[in-house]
Amino acid sequence: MQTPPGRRPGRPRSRRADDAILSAALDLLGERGNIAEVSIEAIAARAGVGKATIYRRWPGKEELLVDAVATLRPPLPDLDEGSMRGDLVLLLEQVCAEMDGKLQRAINALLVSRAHPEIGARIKHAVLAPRREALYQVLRRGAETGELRPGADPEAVLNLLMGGALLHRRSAGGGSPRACAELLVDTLLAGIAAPRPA
Amino acid sequence: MQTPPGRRPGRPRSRRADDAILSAALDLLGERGNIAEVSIEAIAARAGVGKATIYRRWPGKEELLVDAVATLRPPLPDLDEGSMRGDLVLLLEQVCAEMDGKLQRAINALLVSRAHPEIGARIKHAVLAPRREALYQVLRRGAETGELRPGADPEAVLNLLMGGALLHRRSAGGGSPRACAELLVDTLLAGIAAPRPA
Amino acid sequence: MQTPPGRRPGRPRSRRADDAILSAALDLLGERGNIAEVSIEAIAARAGVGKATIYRRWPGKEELLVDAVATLRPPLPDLDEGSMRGDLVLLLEQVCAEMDGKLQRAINALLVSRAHPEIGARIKHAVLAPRREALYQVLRRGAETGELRPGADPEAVLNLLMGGALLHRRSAGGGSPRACAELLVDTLLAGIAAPRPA
Amino acid sequence: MQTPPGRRPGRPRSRRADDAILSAALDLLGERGNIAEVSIEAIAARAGVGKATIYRRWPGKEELLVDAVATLRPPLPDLDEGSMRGDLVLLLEQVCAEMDGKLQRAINALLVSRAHPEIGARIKHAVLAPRREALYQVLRRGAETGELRPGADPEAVLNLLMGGALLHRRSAGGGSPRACAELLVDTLLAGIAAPRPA
DNA sequence: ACGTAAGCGAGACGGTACGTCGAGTCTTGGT
DNA sequence: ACCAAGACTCGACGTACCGTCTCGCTTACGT
Repeated sequence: MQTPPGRRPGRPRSRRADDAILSAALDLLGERGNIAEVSIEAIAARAGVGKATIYRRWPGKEELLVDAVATLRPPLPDLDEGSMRGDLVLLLEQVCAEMDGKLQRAINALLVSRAHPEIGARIKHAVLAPRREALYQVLRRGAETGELRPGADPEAVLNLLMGGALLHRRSAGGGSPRACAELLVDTLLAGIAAPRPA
Repeated sequence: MQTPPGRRPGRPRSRRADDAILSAALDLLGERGNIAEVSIEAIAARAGVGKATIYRRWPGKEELLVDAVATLRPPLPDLDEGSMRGDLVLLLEQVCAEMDGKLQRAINALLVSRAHPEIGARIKHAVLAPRREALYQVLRRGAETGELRPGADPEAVLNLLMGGALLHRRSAGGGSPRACAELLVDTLLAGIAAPRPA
Repeated sequence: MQTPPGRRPGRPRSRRADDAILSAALDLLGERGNIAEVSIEAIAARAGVGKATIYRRWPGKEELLVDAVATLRPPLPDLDEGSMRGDLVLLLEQVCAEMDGKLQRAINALLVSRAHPEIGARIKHAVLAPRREALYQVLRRGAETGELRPGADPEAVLNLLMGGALLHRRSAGGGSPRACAELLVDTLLAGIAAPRPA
Repeated sequence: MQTPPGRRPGRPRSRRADDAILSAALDLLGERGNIAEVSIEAIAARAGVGKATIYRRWPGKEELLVDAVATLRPPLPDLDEGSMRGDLVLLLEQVCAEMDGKLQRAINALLVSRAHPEIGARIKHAVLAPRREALYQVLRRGAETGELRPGADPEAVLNLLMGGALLHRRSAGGGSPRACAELLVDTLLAGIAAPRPA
């Protein structure tokens, strides 16, 4: 959103309009599930707002939707299960669960659908980043407690897990989020190299 | 594409039109990089073809683009490097490399941006499937040679690797595709659990 | 209207659309009476036509309205009353009568309201010209029969009469069109110079 | 303009704003030449004034423009040439000359383009009336001096002359204003009826 | 001198219409 | 039955103004 810096002359922008627009956008994104089928006109109508009021704040549809999605920030689960594995499973389970549902599909679409690459970055920052950060914490704690193998690159681990969740949830189809998460975490924990015959 | 079943009366459809349409579609997808900015009208114009000729073959823009993308099928690298690790790195390196470039970004967009879920499935089948299959072969061979730990679920391994590549390439930014692939493969091979103090 | 010259490839323009648009435009012009309150959108809606179909034919609202008005061409009264004065009165009476009524006010507005001067010219040609021509005929016949003073410039006479009708009808307000026409014609016939004391 | 009646509490309205608004309005009317292309926003911007300051004074665009035009009141030529014909020609010449120029065309547009008939009346009163009054004076003096034929209706004469000028200047195109005025005046003076063969 | 009430520039507000673009369909004459 | 061309209806786009409504700030009067 284009936030005017500091106090400016003229009537200030309406907070109520902000809220109405963002929540109308989310409503419609959830209903239609497809970014292309959510029109600015529909958002304006549902928010009870003129189109100009939207264009005064955002340059286009995508930017608006990104901001709308960013307001979601679903709460992360409470961690501290005692073990690194437990926490990893818990987080990944939520990521898997979030893959279902229309709104989430729309968000995924926003993640990659961009001409202007900065948009993907913004939503990544707003939505993905908190999850990555939580995973990162867990890994760091695992390193402290000795549960994480020294030498494992946390960044790589993180991406393997989240990317794995992203794809596995789609390709392997059914199954509970829990089972999916456990399979991925355990596979990664154990590694896939055959143990050297000692 | 809607292929007319069997022989039919009247003038047969022009193969030249097929080709012109598909390659015009790919051109534009590469130029614009964004599915929303590629219009059927532009495709028809560039292909020197009437719009009806397109709609006679495909029901809509997305289906056409999916088919166009499916014609790409970039060749997979020759494998058989002698070791499972070598082959995995080789394949993943190519996946990483393909993440760059406008066309590929557009393809990625197509992968998730869908209202109608079947489209995602089709393109997945056409583009992703060959890579998955190749990875799958490598894993199977690894199982035979004993390089792959027994008990590792190939499906999970596959998704961890490809998903990891997808995300790591974006989040970790720079670096050669080769280095990226090696890091991911080695991390997964070794696992992340600290070795039990035997 | 932008008439495509000769036969052209592609689907020809719909005559039904032409008619629907023009008559919808006239309807609305009559109802609203003010060019500014007739919107292209309303015309398109009433004609059951897309906006693009209008813009394909006319560059803007004014041009469309001009063409619409031009289709009116209300029939001129039958003349040949036997005398030049009678015919002049008859014609001027109709001009006076036409000054009343919403549609006519709208037409008058079009006559002068132009940024692009060609528009005024077009409507003048389409609507005013026939009346001028009829008056001109009467004057010419008057010259032949000797009823018109030799040396009177027909062009000047014509403008005096029609302009007089235009203004008198407005300024002098009430009165029947007939009376108005007779007053003007008789005043002009007799002249306003005092007769020279022979 | 809506003048607040009598003294009122609070800050009095700014005279400078009045002036700035009216002159900005005239500027733009002259530049654009078309009432529809002069926007209140543009007037406010050019006058360095808030829109509310305009709407506090006038109910709408048309009323403002009418008032703006009314401030013009171009000076009438000095008369008393000695003869009625001379004075008529002098006045009509000015009317003809005023027909040229963008501003004048815009004013003419205002004269007839009205939904609300009172607007036309107001501008008529402000701009046309002085000219009509001057003509009227000349005719009255002509009646006294015997130059004007007794029985000629001054109202009709007036409208014939001014309306004639209005139309003739447009239809007959070129020529000096002087020549145009003389032709019309002389035609009307002499009448158009053939002299009765005494 | 000071409060109060209206005016001020600025600009956001809900709307309406603009003129353009593209979607997917239909209609020509010609292959 | 196909083809290129292009018109068709429809709906969204992003812009421009409309007339109204806050904002924080003068500016003049009446106390």
